[in-house]
Amino acid sequence: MGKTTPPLLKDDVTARLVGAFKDLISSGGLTPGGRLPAERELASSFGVSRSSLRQALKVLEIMGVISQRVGDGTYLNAAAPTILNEPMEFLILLDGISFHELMEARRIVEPELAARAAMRATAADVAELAAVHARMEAHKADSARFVEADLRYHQTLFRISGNRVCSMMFTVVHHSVHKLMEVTSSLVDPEHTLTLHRRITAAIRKGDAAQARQRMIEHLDDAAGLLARTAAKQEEGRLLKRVSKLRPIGLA
Amino acid sequence: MGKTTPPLLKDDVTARLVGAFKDLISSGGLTPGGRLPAERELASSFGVSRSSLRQALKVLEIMGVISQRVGDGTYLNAAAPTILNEPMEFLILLDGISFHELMEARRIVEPELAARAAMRATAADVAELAAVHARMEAHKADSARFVEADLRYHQTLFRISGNRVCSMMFTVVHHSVHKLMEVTSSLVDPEHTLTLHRRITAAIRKGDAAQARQRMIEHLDDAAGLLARTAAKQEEGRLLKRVSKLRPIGLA
DNA sequence: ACTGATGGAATGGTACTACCAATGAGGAGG
DNA sequence: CCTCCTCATTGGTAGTACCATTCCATCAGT
Repeated sequence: MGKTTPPLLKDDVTARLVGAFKDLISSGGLTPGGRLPAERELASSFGVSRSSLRQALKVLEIMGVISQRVGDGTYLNAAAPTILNEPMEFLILLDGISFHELMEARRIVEPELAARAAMRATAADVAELAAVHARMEAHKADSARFVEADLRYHQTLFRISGNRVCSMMFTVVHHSVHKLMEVTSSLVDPEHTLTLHRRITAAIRKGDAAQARQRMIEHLDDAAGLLARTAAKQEEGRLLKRVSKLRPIGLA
Repeated sequence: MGKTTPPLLKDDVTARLVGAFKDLISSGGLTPGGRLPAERELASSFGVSRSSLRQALKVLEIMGVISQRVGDGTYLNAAAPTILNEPMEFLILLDGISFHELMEARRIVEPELAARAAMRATAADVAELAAVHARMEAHKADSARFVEADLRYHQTLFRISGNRVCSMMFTVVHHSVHKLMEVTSSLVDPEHTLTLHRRITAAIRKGDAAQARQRMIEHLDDAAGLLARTAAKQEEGRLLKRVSKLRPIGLA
């Protein structure tokens, strides 16, 4: 029993540091928005080298848990809406998730979210949806902005539905869908999309959950069909095969 | 225009390296299961220091994208079923996701997944569900193993539903739910749970989607109610407030 | 010829140092 | 009171050194 090194510690220092930060956050030792001690201080506090500490901090930074700014310091983010983005991209790559499967996931969840939104929406919520409609209307010509506004619409709807877990999970699904759309140069019909969105919003305004659910189903089936037709013209198979843009790094 | 350093590169080396690996995977330059060059080689190939490269590799390793073994090498994982676990835990912490919200998310998605499973299940799938039933039956007394088998049941059901996106997302939700249950020492009624599972399986065997959906709703509402009653006895509020177990690292 | 031991080479893990660029706060000067 | 500048602080990167582990080829013994 007198071993100098604990036998059950298989994780390396970095993994333990990540766990330590997790505990610090859960115990309230670190407050969202708060500033962390300098790397050199933290390293000596934890009794590890700055190299190891930086590895852990980098993990947290890329996950979106913290933000680091040179000359300033490291801050714990208040919320982490993008925390699932990077992992999701790798998930899609490693598991070969297809565009179809992403849309299918939306088809499974979003109708129910629309129904819940219809049951919970306040006047302010409906007004917000209308405002997003206006933005989409304004950017009807600009494909990039339109798609962004489209994402905003669904995000707003997610928020209204009241469940942040589904909200964040499917925000990242949308994120991935849109990334794939960029790759395949998929086109959307702004006018058509806008019309379907308005129908959904109308159902939510009425508080008609069943109708909101049904109209979301129509919207997603419609979008999936359109995108499938577009994708058919592309080489189906390996998705996310975009060439790196402005990437000065290459494997020799 | 003759700038030596590209003006639009705001990401640091580590972030670019992560992106580079993403591209390498998507372009097929790295095959799942394949071995990566040694760190020292990779560093010189990318033209960066080993320190920076290791930061990127650590990010990928903790995400579950790669596995590193001392004396052996670094390998690209075939699939990343646990890739969302760490991010999800931080998500729960930073955004203060409650147990109730997690269960609500399950309530939104899993009924639909059960319905889809009923439509797609083969004889082999039903047999697998039955096998999990047997495992749960066998470990009725061992709480830890029972909960594990319970997780396995839902995972199997997810797989049968045919959508890996929802499957993986809600596997991690289950993972989080169970972690929270450990903290609150929540108890489940094995016999009751088993009965409800059997009812769901029966509906799936019949291929009755509507019934499978309905019975999953019953199961989740029942479980949520039970857990809520247990949680009421605990101090509701900050969840995941467990004390760190065997953590030799502490912030001074 | 086969098996087992052994030694070395390769690999990831950690620590430490040095320097750079960006930032922000405080002081000098108007 | 405001502006500009200086400088200490901080994160970013590179590089080196050393360790423990693992793999593998070599060699000895049977």
